[in-house]
Amino acid sequence: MNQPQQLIHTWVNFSKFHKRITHSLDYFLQQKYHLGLSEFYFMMFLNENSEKQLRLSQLQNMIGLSQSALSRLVSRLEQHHLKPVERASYAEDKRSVYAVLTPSGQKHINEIMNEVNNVLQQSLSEKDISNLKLFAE
Amino acid sequence: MNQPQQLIHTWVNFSKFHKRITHSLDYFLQQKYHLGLSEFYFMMFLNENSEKQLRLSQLQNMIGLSQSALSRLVSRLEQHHLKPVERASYAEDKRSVYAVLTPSGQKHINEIMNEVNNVLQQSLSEKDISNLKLFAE
DNA sequence: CTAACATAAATGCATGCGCATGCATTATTT
DNA sequence: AAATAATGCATGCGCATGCATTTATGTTAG
Repeated sequence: MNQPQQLIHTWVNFSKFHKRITHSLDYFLQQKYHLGLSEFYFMMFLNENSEKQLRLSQLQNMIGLSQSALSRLVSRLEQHHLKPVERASYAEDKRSVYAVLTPSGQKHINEIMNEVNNVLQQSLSEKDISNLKLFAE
Repeated sequence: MNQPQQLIHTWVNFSKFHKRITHSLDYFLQQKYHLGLSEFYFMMFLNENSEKQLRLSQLQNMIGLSQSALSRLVSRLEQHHLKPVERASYAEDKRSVYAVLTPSGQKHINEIMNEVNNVLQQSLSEKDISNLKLFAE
């Protein structure tokens, strides 16, 4: 077992950590809101925009999903019982479709973000949190 | 935007980092060996065992996949052109199934680990690597 | 103005995953 | 020994995803 392969094991442990937290968040969102993590992120990004709407193609880069995955994500959110997101298109460019965070969506995403934050706090040690911040650059 | 929600954004950045590296590794493995990341991890864990074989239920905990996902992962590896893994069962407990790393599998996993390590080295900065190690505890 | 090309999103298809379930085997209880 | 429960794995099903293709619209070169 030579030196280099240590890096792989470091990576594997790192991935396990990531997976553990991801599952915590996903489980919480699924149980309480019937939302997946990607859907939550999606609503977060929309909410950060002052107009509460963005073109699908813009969101694609932010959220790191394929174009088709994003299109279907919006479809799911349109069907969701909270009706948090709607599609809209404008005459300026009829190719584009905007995802719009509805008033209901805006109300809920703020609440959800606070709760997700709590789940994070509970899932992470102080040490974890300070380690995490090293990557946030 | 209050303080707590900063933690979410830290987490999002962290996840993006994880995703970026994961894609690098997966892309490499897929292109060169027609293997997915889980399949690679699976072979790694098998290889670390001196007998080069483990029960599926043991691997389940190591690799963090569901039981069904694991069962199908082994099926895929049995079909793989390198024939790296076989199933075996013994009289001691006929319910159990062992995944066995074949000689071909053993030969290749060592080679692949070295290459994956190189991909990791190329994908990560020095700083990334030292940050990673903080989680490996 | 038209023909070619470019861009944005939707859709068909394949893959990998988890959940729920079923089958075979083993362990435990009566 | 028979009945019941637990264990280990395989399989049906549905979901989220990516790739390739299609459809609609916009842009540009001639």
